Amino acid sequence: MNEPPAQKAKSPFPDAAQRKAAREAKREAVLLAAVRMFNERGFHATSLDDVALSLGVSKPTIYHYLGNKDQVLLECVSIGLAQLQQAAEEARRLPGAGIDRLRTFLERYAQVNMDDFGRCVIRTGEELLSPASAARFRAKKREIDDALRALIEEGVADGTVAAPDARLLAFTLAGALNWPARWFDPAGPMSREDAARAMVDVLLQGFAPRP
Amino acid sequence: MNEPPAQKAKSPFPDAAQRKAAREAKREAVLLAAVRMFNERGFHATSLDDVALSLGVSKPTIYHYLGNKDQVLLECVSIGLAQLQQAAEEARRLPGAGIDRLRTFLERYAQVNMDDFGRCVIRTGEELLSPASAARFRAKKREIDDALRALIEEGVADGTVAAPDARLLAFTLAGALNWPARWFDPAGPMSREDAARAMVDVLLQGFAPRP
DNA sequence: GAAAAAATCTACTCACGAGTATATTGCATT
DNA sequence: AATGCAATATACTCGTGAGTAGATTTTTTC
Repeated sequence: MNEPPAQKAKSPFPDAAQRKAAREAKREAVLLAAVRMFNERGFHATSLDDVALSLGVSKPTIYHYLGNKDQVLLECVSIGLAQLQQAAEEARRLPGAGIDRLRTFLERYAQVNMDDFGRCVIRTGEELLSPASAARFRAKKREIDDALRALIEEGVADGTVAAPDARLLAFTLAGALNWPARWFDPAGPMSREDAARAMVDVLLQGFAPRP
Repeated sequence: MNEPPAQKAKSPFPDAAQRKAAREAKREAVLLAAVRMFNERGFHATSLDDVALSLGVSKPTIYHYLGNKDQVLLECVSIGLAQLQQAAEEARRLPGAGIDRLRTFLERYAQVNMDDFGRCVIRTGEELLSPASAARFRAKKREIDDALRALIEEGVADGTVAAPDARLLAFTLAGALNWPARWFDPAGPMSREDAARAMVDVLLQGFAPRP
């Protein structure tokens, strides 16, 4: 009864769907290799020859899967931004007090910023992208920022969040939780989850002692 | 009685000290023009020809005052770092409770990061500098970070600062107060001082309501 | 099995921008 | 007056790396 699927899985003759998936996998491998090198050495210090070499292929192969260097970077940051956006949507859908939903989002936000694609979002200045790509980049970041601000305002509305100025609080929180993109070392003593939770705790409680 | 000085000031024949000062002024003008363009367009997108043109001179003139592009950048970040270091020393010398000294430092820190040279410190990744310059850059940043951590620990010691983990608090505060280098607009509605104070307030109090 | 399409390579072009060789002018010191 | 140094310019070199042309091989489709 399960023979045909077994054969199908083993067959060296992929069908159309499998071929498409394989192509997609290669595309993603290129993006992953690229984003790691961008994060490590910086965008300008990474040539597409380097990226190709690290994958054991040649530069035109990259151009076969992605248009040009600008597009490689745009795809990388778009993946990171999609992760953040998903975190925002999940938090927005959550029931409960404003502060708890905000907290959930912030922790996830910090975690993404410690990962390959999230780090790239933070480290990528707009000047690295073409004007057209920079505009799309800015628009997406704007959406995340709006979501954060909305979450804050909902918390203020239900009285669980204290914020004299939602905009400023949003920038402050974002800044604190973006910074791990620069300093966090996954090989260090703390896990992403622990670091994220500890940072959000500090931001929530403040560094003045509570009675 | 004041005739000789008056003549001296008016004289079109500068003495040695004045010539040295003029040279220094030119050097600084180059650095200011450079740092502004670096902040605006990014380091790689700014050629020294651009900087020279904006000052109405030619590229070799810049090389006459500064060694090369790497050194231009190193000087720029060094100026910003010196401002931060000064803020740290002043706070360390201050009398009073740990939390107040920390607060003073943090506000000044934020203000510097909204200014030309401070912004450049934040926006400059180590990959932009030569290995030798990057090492010096890292060492100086390290000193600032140590000073911040010391201030925090002194506050914890005298019971005015609550910090389960001084290292993590330092990163969190630094991140929040670095971020204005990316978003703050001096032409906007808020002054640097107001923005700095408001951000530090949020960090001090936390966004959970206090009873 | 032939034709078309996909995947990949080698070997180029071309622009840009850092850094330099060298000339010119003028002030400074003797 | 002669020599030398400071300041500046013009006009180059030269490396690097993005992007491309065109050939080659493999796979798919008919």
